[in-house]
This record gives sequence, structure tokens and C-alpha cells, in this order.
Amino acid sequence: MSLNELKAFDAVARAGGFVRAAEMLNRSQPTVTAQVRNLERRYKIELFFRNRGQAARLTPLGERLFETTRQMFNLEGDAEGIIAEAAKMKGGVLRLGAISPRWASGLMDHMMSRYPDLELGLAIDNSQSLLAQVLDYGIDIAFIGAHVFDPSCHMQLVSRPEIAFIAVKDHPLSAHGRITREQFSKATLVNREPGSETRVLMEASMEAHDYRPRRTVGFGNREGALIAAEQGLGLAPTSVEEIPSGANVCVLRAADFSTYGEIHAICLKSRRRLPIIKEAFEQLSASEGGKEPG
Amino acid sequence: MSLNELKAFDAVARAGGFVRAAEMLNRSQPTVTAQVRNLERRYKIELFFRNRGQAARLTPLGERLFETTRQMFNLEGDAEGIIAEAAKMKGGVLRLGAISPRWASGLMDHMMSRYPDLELGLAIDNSQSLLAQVLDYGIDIAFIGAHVFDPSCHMQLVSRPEIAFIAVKDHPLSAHGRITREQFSKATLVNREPGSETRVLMEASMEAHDYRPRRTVGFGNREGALIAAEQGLGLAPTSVEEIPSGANVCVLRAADFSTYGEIHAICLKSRRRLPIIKEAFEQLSASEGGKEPG
DNA sequence: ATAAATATATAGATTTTATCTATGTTACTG
DNA sequence: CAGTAACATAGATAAAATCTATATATTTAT
Repeated sequence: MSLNELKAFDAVARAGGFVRAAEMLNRSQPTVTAQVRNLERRYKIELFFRNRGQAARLTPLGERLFETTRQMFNLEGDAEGIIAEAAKMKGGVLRLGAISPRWASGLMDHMMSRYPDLELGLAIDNSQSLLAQVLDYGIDIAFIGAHVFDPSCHMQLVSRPEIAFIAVKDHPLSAHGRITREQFSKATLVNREPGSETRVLMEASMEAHDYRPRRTVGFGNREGALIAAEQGLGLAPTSVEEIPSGANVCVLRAADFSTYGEIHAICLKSRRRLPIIKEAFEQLSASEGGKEPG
Repeated sequence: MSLNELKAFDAVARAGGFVRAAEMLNRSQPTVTAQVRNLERRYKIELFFRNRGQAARLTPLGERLFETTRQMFNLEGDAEGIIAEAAKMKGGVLRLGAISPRWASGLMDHMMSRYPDLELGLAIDNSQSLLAQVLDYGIDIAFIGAHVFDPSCHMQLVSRPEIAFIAVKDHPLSAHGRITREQFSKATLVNREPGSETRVLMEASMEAHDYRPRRTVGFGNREGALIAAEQGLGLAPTSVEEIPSGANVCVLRAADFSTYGEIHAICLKSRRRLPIIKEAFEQLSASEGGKEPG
């Protein structure tokens, strides 16, 4: 008893004839006839009384079967609706993740206005953890730093935020414009935790241009480094765009180099073609360009 | 969205994995994988989160779809059960028809004991009407006389009942054994209605052997002819086997001929292979043989 | 009484789907 | 670190579904 045969039977019962059933199914009449005939012959049962030239009538057995198939193929219609809606992105969920809300907010605005029924979620976490969640399907798209990577992920550059030092607002060096290597060699560096991308990138730049601070003090996270800078403890490498607007600090740049971080949007390669995800990445490409260095 | 694809999805959701789903469906694992993959790719949707080496997990969309398909394929099971039961003749209906209950009773006994759940029906009517009902699917098998016929019907000879004359019990001719042509020419014939097979057959025999009654009186039906004979009005052609046991009549046979009717079981040729009908005709063949003339 | 329209059946060819086997990749388990 | 389990992929093969064309039978219209 194949499903197609059952479907053909149901259509004939609904349509009250093989010809109209064939129209409903977008098949030829012989196709429908053959399906029902096969069903009847295989089990040696009789589902329709047939009089040539007259409409087919259900047998008592056919009536009984139709009670069941009618419900069954009504449900098929429901299933089709669920899939069709999903294909058109009505409803559905988009779970985002970012190391800072700033990278996700633009996309969220866009998706929210374009797909009002879409349920959006945003998780804030570090790059490492976000990557793990993307790999585990807990997050659809994440905005992370470039220092973590997985070959099964698709990556797209979203922004190159400038990384510089911050110091307390009236710091003596703030009068001189950019800091020279010599000035830097007399300053104190306020460092972030070892895994921090900001720290890693800035250390690389300093190494490349032989910038060495007189001494280094460590502070755990972003807030700690900010507070330390505000207290005048020294220069703290920070993403310029992430400095809170009310912070009592100034930005200091090195005379010999500029440093930029890299924010990538990532998703699993295998999920790249899903409509919502595809749309999101296209939007990211389109609204890009305002945050590149000269 | 083909039904097979939906079925494969449902099986994977039920079984909690592609391998077990394949076992359930008696298919290979790549077959199931392909079905679900096709469904996902065609609509660009995601039904399972896949991690190689790990069990597949339903996506939120998959969960929603599964709610529907679970019901749907439960109903498929029901439909399968209905068909399987019908194929084994559990339940079901067998509608018989006969010109006299005597021809159907043997078959009814047999079918009733062999298939206790079978619902039996018997309609008593004339051959013409029974044939029409068989052609219209109102009756499955009918026992009728041979004077009606339709090419779309299968026929099987069931009995050749003797047709003879009856007369009142102490009729003068009953002393002489068989009636001669000469004796007959002085007797009165009590005739049935013109369409009666008994009348048609007996008239043919009389014609062939030049038996002519002195006069003929007509009576509508079988009962009328019986009463007329009991009253001594004359000789009435009758099926010998159909004489009521308590009737006050004797049987008179012609010296020069014997006459036999023909009872056939008929069904639509196209329905010949249906299990119940096939079984019935086989039973009729097997229990035949006691009613043939020498 | 025919012809036209309607409804189903059948045959043969063709295309599409479904399916299998064999193999590759990945992750968990001891 | 090997062994096992789970899913993916490729290519070949088998099965089915489907179509066109045609035949048959009934009802309706002319």
C-alpha cells in the first residue's frame, strides 16, 4: 500500500471521479486510474464501483477507508502549509550572538522591520563561546573577533574597529598628539586578560614596531581596564568604538602604527543557504563600508 | 513535498536517527538520508541539526512539522489496517439474491460458518430484477434462471431442477404412471404468467413433442397455479423441488420427455477475483453434483 | 436515432524516483 | 588510540510513476 496509491484513492473519493481527481492532482486520468487499480488488485479489494461512462461510487469498504484518508490528507495539507510558511520565512527564529551588541543591532533592526513575525534573539558572550554555540546549532549567526576560527564556518568581515590606548582624560601625553616609541617606553601598560583579542592584536603591533612599556599591570576584563585607565594607572589598549560615552578618558594613538581589530559574522557553512541566514549575510554586505580605515 | 519524503522525515523523527529510521522503514540509511535531504534542499529549510557521529536532533521547525506528520502517519497505519482486514475477509458484506431461498441457503450456511464476521444478506426477487441489481453492484451474487443473460456477467450452473406437472392428489391420471400424449390432449393446462421460466421451458418441451392440452387456463404466480392444481382445475407446470411439502398434490410426468430448468449463480465478471466472491463460487463448484438428471 | 460529450480502461514508451552498495567523514567510548 | 556508531556522498541499478494515444461504455443533446 504505497502512499501515492492511497493519495490517489483519496483524491478520487474527494473529487467524486477519476477525471476530476486527476485534475486536482495535476496528473493524467490514466495515472490516477492505475494507482487505484494497483491498490485494489494487490489486496484483491474493491474500493469503487465502476460503471463506464458513469461516476465512480465508493464501496462500503471504500467509505470506511475514506474516513481515515480524508483526515490523513487534510493533515498533509497542514504539513505542506508549515513547510511553505517556513520557506517564506513567516514566523521562525533567528538566534544571534555577539561579543558586543553594537555589531548585531544593525542586522536586528533590518530583520525586524523586514520580517515582523520573525523571532529574534541575541546572546552576548566571548568569541570562543559563541563559536562553540554556532557549531552546536545554539546560535545561527555570531559576530566574533577574528582570533578564533573553525573550518566548518563561513566568515564575513563586518568591521575593522580601531584599537588604541586610553588614558585618564588629562594625561600628560594627551597634549603631544601621537605617542612616540620613546614616550611609550616611559609609560605603564594596563593589560587585559591573555585571551582578549584586543590585547593580542595590540601586543602584535607593539612587537612589530618595537614599542615596549616601562612596566605592565594586568586587569581582568574590559571594565577593569577602563577603570584602571580612568584612575590614571596607565595606557589601556581598547577598541575605540567601545569606549563608553561618559568615560573620563582620552584616546592615545601610537606614532608609528595603527591597529585594527576584525569583527566577522560567522555561521555554519552547511547553513549558508538557509533563506534567513542568506538574507542576513546579504544585508551585512550591503550595509558595510562605513567602518573601514583609510 | 512528496509523501515519501514526508514519511522519511517522520520516521527519522520517530526513531531519533537516520539509521534506526531506515530499519523501521526497511530501507537503507542512504535512502532515508536522501529523502530528508531532498525535502530540506528543495524548500531551503532545516529539519534536523546534524552533527556527524551524533544523533540527529529536530530543529524548531522540525518539531512543529513532526506534530502534524505524527498524526498523519498514525492514520496511515489505520488505513493499512482497514485494507489488511478487508483482504483477509474479516468483516465485510456479502449480498446475495435468489429467485428462491433454496438455491442460496447452502452457500449461506457455508460462508456463515467459515467467516463468522461476514455480514450476509439475501434478496428474493425475479431473475430479471436480480440481474439488474448485480449489474448495478446492489447484489454480489445472484441465483437466477437461465432465461436472462448479460455478457458482463460470469455464470455458473448450480442446479437443473426437474419441471413436471402437478395435479390434485387423487387425480385420475395419477394411477397410470406417466401421461401419454393422448391422455394429455384431454387434460386442462394451468399456466403461469408469460415471463415465468417454468412456463417457457415447459411450453418448449410440449411444442417439441406435440403435447397439446384440451384447454388452458391462466393463473398469475406460483401460488396461484398451486392452488388451482389443488382444486383439481388441471395440470400445472412446476419445479418439482419447489412444491411445498404439505401441498395436496401429486406429480405427473410426460411419457415422452423430461424437462429441466437451469439455475445459475452469476456475478459481474470484473468482480470474479474478489476473495469472498471467488470463495463462494469455489464452494458452489465443490458442493455441486447431487441435482443432475440421469 | 445518432452524434456529442462524459467517464473510465488499457497498452506501451519514457522519464523520474527510489533504492542499493560501497565508501568517506566525524565523533564518542573505552 | 583503536573501535564503534552515526551520518554523508557517489555511482549504478531497479522500480515507479507518468504520459500519450486509443478503446469502451453511458448519458445527454440534437
